[in-house]
Amino acid sequence: MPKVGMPAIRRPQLVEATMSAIDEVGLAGASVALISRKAGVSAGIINHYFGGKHGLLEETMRSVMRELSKGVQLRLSITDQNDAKARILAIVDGNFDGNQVSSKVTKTWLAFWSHAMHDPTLFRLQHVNERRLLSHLRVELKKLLPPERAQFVAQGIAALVDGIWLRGALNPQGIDTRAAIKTIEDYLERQLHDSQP
Amino acid sequence: MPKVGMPAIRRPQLVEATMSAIDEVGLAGASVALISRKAGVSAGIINHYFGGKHGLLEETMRSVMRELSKGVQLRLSITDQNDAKARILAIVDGNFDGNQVSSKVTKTWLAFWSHAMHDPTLFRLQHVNERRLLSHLRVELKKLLPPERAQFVAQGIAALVDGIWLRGALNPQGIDTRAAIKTIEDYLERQLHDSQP
Amino acid sequence: MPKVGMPAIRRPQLVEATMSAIDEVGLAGASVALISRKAGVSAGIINHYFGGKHGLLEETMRSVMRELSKGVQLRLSITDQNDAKARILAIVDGNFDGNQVSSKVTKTWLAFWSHAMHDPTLFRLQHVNERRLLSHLRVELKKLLPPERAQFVAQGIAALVDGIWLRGALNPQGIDTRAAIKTIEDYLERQLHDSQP
Amino acid sequence: MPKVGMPAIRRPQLVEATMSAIDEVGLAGASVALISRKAGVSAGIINHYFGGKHGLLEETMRSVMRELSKGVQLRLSITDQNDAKARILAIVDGNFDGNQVSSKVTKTWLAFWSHAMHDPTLFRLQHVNERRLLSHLRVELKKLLPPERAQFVAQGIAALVDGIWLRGALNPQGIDTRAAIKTIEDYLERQLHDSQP
DNA sequence: GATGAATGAGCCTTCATTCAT
DNA sequence: AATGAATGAAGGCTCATTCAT
Repeated sequence: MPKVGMPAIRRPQLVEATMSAIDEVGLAGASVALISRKAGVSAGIINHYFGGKHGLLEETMRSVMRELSKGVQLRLSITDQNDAKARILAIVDGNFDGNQVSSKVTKTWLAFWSHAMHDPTLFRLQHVNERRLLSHLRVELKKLLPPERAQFVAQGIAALVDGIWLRGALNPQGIDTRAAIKTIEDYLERQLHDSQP
Repeated sequence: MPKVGMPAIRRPQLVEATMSAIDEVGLAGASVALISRKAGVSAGIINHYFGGKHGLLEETMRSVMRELSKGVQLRLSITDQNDAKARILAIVDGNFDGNQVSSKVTKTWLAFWSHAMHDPTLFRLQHVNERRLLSHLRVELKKLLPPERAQFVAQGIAALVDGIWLRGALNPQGIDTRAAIKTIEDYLERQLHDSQP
Repeated sequence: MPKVGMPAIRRPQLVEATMSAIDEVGLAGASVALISRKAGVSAGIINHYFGGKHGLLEETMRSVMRELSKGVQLRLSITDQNDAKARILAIVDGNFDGNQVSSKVTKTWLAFWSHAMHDPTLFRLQHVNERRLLSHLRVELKKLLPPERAQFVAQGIAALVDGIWLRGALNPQGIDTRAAIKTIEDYLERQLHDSQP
Repeated sequence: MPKVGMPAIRRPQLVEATMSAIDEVGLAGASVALISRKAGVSAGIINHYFGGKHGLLEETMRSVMRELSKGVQLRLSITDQNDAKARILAIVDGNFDGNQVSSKVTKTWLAFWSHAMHDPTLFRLQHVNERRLLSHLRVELKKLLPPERAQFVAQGIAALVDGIWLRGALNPQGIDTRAAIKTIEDYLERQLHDSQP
């Protein structure tokens, strides 16, 4: 019998190496050779486990999204079910989780965002992810605002999240999580205080 | 006797072809061969005019930024110098100019944003551009708000601009310019009405 | 305690899978991975039983030849020892045995024929086989014709057998066994009726 | 202006190198690297001129067939239009042209024959070629025999041509052209002398 | 006996760039 | 100014084989 349980070790190992490579040289420079070297395995193994480079990239994107989702769910699970405002801030906070704002993850996100435009599989993944943020926010906002307004504010918050994140990705000092949350909290409170602009 | 004035014709022609190629197949698929084919010239000519592919990409990025700047300047030039709020909205409007929100420009922007992370020249270009938006907004906001608050709101508006733009880039229907501006106008007014949240 | 008698099961199983693979995707596409998948075993096992891919191919070729020989011998064994003409037709008939003209065997033959040109082991096997057909035919023809003529006619029949077989291999409808035998029978009779052209 | 007329030089040069490589190491061993090395050019050039390895193989097969066709046509052009028997022998002779029976061409033919089984493009080429030999023979035989018999004999001759050629390909001494033609001439004459077997 | 994880060589192809014309 | 022939490096992928279990 061969070594067993290897997939459980190799797959995360290669996903990690992929993000690390993208962080260092960008998606364009993240060759199979470089990624496998970083993972300390041979290049052929990527085919063995992911059926090709594309499979690895797809899994990497899924992994990043899974982590994001996990961070949000964790925060929601420890937040009062009835405190909508707290839940919204929990969602926002999850999007600025320490893991998500690391250079490695930030660059990986951005690389995939650009790449997804011309790759149907990645595009769909990305799209689902974007809808989810909006949907999560809308559910909570509907408890506080009329439906139309809830949709409007959800889009505003989502835009702020992505915009702050995008601008932070470009900044060598990275994302200032505290400032990010303060900006969005401020936005939210102004929307709740006086819902008619 | 060589044809004169060819640079003035060839360079924009190739920049245009580059954006068109990025729109269709992404930056990764935009080979010199494809770009030159789209421009109806030979591949070798890119070296002739831009000293290599990198020169072409750099010029393309500069071109996109020039167009953005032009759109903003044009709007500012026809706006009352003393109406700060109108000037802020002019800046925002310039960022959602019809040209800027076209699929071609949107994808080119995003591709470069990702690429710039690992290319010092493009990175600097991108950074200057980001600072400029912030700076423009801050100058006007300082006429309406205390300095600290002006900086805070400028960052909020910049984040909304980029966030809406980023999310729109992913959306097959493109960016809804009207909704974008309404969201930002709403944000701005709430900040001005009662500057202390 | 190891399972006993496995070689007797595995070897024909893998030879069969090899022919099946060659039938479907050609010798060039018949990878160890594909063959073993078809046989429902792991790839490594081929080395175990045949010492490598080459050993498997060699055994496959031997197997095809053994089957051909068996078919001819069977027919000869039930044919009157003294009826030379009947024995020649028995040899011919054996070469167009239902098994031999199946797509799987036909393509395997042809693949090996081409491959043998650059593989000494397979070449020798193939050569022996070719000589055997000629030799069998000559032995019988010598009972009916002068030696020189017997050799001449044997070569003619062998050429017809291989030529009909080769052209049939290319034909999507396969080999028309009845027509094949009729053509060769006609050739033989004309040679016997009047041996001096 | 670049060097012109290169295609007319490079294409035959690469086709020649391909046959030479197949002759030496077989189709399986005829890598792009080997072929281009033999031609004294870089590997990339094959893409430039043939759009890939497959294009080169296709052109090589077409080239071999063109040569065969040329040899037959040349012989027919200098043969009495009304001497059907002579025309048949001219066709046969063309198939055993010195060029066609060279080791290089013989192995190339055989390699393609096997390969064509799993390549639609090559298969069609091969099929057309096979039909042409038969058709040429039948046209002439119909001047000498009743239609059904003409078809029967045409198939016999075609089988002899291919069979002799195939057996010769396996023979280290190559094809004995004189014996080949004598065998077929003998077959033809017996068929004409007494058309009812 | 049998597996499948793992390797490393080799293959075809793409690509930016150079250069003679 | 402009072409396209030509190159060489690099990329992703396939594959036969080895080996620990």
